[in-house]
Amino acid sequence: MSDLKSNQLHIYNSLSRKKEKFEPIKSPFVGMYVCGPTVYGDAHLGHARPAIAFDIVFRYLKYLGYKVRYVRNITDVGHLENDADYGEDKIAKKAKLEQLEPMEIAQYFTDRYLHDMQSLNVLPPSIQPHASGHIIEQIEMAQKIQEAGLAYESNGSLYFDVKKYNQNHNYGILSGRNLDEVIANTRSLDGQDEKRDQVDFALWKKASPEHIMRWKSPWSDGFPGWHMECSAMSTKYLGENFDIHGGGMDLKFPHHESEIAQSVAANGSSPVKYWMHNNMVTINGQKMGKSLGNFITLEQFFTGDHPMLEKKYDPMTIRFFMLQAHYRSTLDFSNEALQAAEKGLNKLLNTVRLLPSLKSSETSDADIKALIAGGFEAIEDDFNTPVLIAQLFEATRLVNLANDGKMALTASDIQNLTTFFDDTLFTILGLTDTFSTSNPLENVADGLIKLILEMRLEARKNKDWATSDQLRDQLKALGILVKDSKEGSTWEWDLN
RNA sequence: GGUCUCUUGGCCGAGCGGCUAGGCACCGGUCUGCAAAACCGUCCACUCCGGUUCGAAUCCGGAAGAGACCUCCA
Repeated sequence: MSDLKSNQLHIYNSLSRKKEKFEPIKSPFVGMYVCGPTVYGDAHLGHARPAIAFDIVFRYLKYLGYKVRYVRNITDVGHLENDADYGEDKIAKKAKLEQLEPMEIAQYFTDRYLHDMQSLNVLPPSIQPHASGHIIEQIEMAQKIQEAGLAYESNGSLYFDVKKYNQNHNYGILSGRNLDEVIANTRSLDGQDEKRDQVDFALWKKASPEHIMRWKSPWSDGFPGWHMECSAMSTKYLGENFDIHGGGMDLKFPHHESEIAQSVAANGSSPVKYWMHNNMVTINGQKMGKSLGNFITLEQFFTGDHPMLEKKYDPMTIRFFMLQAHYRSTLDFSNEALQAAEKGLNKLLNTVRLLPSLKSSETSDADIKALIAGGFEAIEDDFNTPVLIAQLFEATRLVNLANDGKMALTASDIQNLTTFFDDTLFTILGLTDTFSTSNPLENVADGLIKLILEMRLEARKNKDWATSDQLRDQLKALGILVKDSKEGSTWEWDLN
């Protein structure tokens, strides 16, 4: 029946804190949920991390032949802000500031987010549900929790009774926390006296009079609590038990911990088989984050318009940069590292362009099959993309040696390498050769520049170095880098 | 303060008991009218102090430094 490729995929499960063999609950189907963005600002480098990390998971599972339903939410409601004006959610706050409808802002930033993701060649999820479109489901789930006796109403708000839940279950199973310690260390916040205990969290929150985002519910006119949307929407689209739930490490507690508690309370079972968490992007060793104000938006990377950026970076450079580190390690941003990634990716793409014209030999000096196997072993070992990439660089070295006549590769070696690059670099890692993307203007530019290069070649044949160098220098000034080799001259963009 | 994690060469970053990770930079070479580009090659490590072991970057203990979470956060 199924066309699954045989595989030994192992995933690090945050819940068990070890690598486990991946076995879907109902093969060949796989359900995956990933926490998406809160759309009240532009996406920054940190947002690209989970998007790309789980894009790899999505791509690889599909490559293996699984039928994957990938759900990534858009948070456009809720998320209390913890300052003087508590009770007002982030989107409402920004809306008032700029005199716009809350949904107008959410729509604006949603569009921009999706555009950035497309630039990064992140595949669109199967379903992209909005929290605001699932208020009913969230109310229903909160009601189930209330009926189960694990929530209480207080002044129009509904709270999850963590201590009571903890009597028969383990609140802390994911984050490794001990409830008593959490209680001892939870800061007391203003305006939370409606809660029986500091650790309790809102399932539904009554809206204050000035709060503009509000919906009717059995408890009050208000809005759902922070963690409800993911529980409600994952249950709706993936069922009470599904395979993978992903998100940033910073969401482990309390967000994901509370999601587990909500599902157990409402449905009676832990919702997720494999919990996956990506690590943070750091800048000068510190987490890049909205609240720290040390973030660089993706658009700024693409345009180079930020004081910390030495130049602009292609989205594929950003993507490759991310994939050169394992998703569970922190990744430190620097111009130097980004430029290293840019050159490295170009090197790999050059090899791909070289492969079709590579001459084959009768014998082989290299064990290509072992090289390829090494690459796949890496990706199956909890998506170790940096090691996979190292194998691609090794392949690149061999191809270049063969191209220089210093290494013999058989026709079958070359075919296997071509398939390897195709499957891994493009299909699984999702990189693209931006220089070969067909864009009408780009094609015209290419034609014009080649024309000029022909004129230059003519000048060089006549040893008219003055004209030759003048053409090269003037192209350079226009951001066009001329690259001479014995086969002839080629060019590439060298903007900035 | 509590819980947890990390510390690898000039920079980024794998590895997690023995086997060159890899990329970028540097340096050397090939190519070239020159230069650039491209390619090949070399060099540079495992925070510190103890311990376990035939053998430790990798395991154990201690020290120092850094970070994450505990509050919305990818």
